[in-house]
Amino acid sequence: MALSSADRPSDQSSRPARLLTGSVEDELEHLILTGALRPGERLHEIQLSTRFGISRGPLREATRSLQAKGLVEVIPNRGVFVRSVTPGEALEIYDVRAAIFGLAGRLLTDLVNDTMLSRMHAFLEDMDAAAAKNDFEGYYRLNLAFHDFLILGTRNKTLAEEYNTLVNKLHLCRAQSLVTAGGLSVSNHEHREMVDSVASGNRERAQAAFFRHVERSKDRFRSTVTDLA
Amino acid sequence: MALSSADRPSDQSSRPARLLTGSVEDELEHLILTGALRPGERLHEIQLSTRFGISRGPLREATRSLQAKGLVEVIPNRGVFVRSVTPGEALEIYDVRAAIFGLAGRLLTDLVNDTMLSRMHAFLEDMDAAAAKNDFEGYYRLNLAFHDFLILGTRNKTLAEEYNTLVNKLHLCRAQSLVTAGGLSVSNHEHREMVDSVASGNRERAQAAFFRHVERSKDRFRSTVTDLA
DNA sequence: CCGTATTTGTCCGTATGTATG
DNA sequence: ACATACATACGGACAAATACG
Repeated sequence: MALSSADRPSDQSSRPARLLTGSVEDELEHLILTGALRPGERLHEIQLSTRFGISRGPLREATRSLQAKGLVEVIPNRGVFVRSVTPGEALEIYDVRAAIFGLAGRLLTDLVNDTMLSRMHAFLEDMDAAAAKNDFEGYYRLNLAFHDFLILGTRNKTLAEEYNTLVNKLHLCRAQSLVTAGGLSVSNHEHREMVDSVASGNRERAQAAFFRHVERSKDRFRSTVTDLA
Repeated sequence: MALSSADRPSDQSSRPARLLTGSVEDELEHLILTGALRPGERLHEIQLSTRFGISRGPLREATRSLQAKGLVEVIPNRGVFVRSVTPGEALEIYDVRAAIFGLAGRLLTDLVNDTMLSRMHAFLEDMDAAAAKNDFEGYYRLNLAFHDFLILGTRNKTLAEEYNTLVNKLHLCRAQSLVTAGGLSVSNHEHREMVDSVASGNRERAQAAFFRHVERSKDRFRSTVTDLA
């Protein structure tokens, strides 16, 4: 039985045509990342399947996919649980994230133009304004948008995907919530250093600046963790 | 019906107890990475389920997991296909791999001891010997083992996992096969530079050396690709 | 330690929609 | 337009492992 007839997936005619599995997976991922499903909590098969109005098949496929993404943990004959990231793992993740973010700075330096630079400066000013008004909420959103802009600017989809995966995993660390609040104008000084490095056209300098930015986040995280311990 | 009763997955009593899904997934992954299933080739549901002697359920779960790992591509209502990595994507992956490998060098510098350094030197000598005898096969295996040793030496599981994922994806690029053959004693000079950097205790230098090593592989890959185009 | 209930893992049959020739 | 093949999803079923009293 030759399985040869090498059909090649034709890229054209790309209609969305979402699969149930994918929809449920997105839904679960959203529940996990927003904290509606907390780390360690169980994903009850029949409970969830009835809640979503689907059968167990697609649900199991979705959870297996989430397992591969590192968002849940499957224990044979026990069930599926939201993965909980220990502080130690979080430190590991911070390092990998720093390396990838450093690469982003390096790649950006070679791609950046005046339009992007002015947008980056606009981000800096907006964040300064938010910090001056002690607008934590606004600063948080601007900070996220700024980082997304930088990551997207590299035009490297692999990098963006990997970076998002790591950031998501960090959300699964309970102690993490404390860190995101801290920083503010402290980290905006680092942001300015990053932008200046990119503008200077010096690849290595930009890479180091981006790398250090995440490492400092890691240090802030570590200090809060060790304080608790 | 409160879903509160927060069962926490107890870490103890960790028996293997493989699930069918996991076994099939490993089997398929092996078939893909060894080239038995080539990029673009289709994974026929009923065909594979009968071949493995299982039902379609676990098989579908396995393929969704492989999709999340980036090894296969699922096209709704069409089927599952082995993902084919374009040369452009391969270049992206090389950059991310370089960043992560650079981090490995940095982390190794802070962890390395005399035992590890002597093992690294042993690797260098063995690879020199293999290169002198034009023993491509032996050099290839030693090279893999050397890189594994370095990655494992960082004691960072997130890094190791991410690195392996990227290397696996590179195998899905057809043009890639040409590159792995090239190098030999050329790259062993780079290896020596890496080990020396780690031994020097200079984090930044080691990180840069490890980063450059992968970037040079990328350059070799790019030149072979552009030659074909 | 035992017996029962619950849940997972797996299989099967089947209906429906979609792609392909 | 038709027929075939196939992926998708559903529902039922049962064994095995686990959890609980």
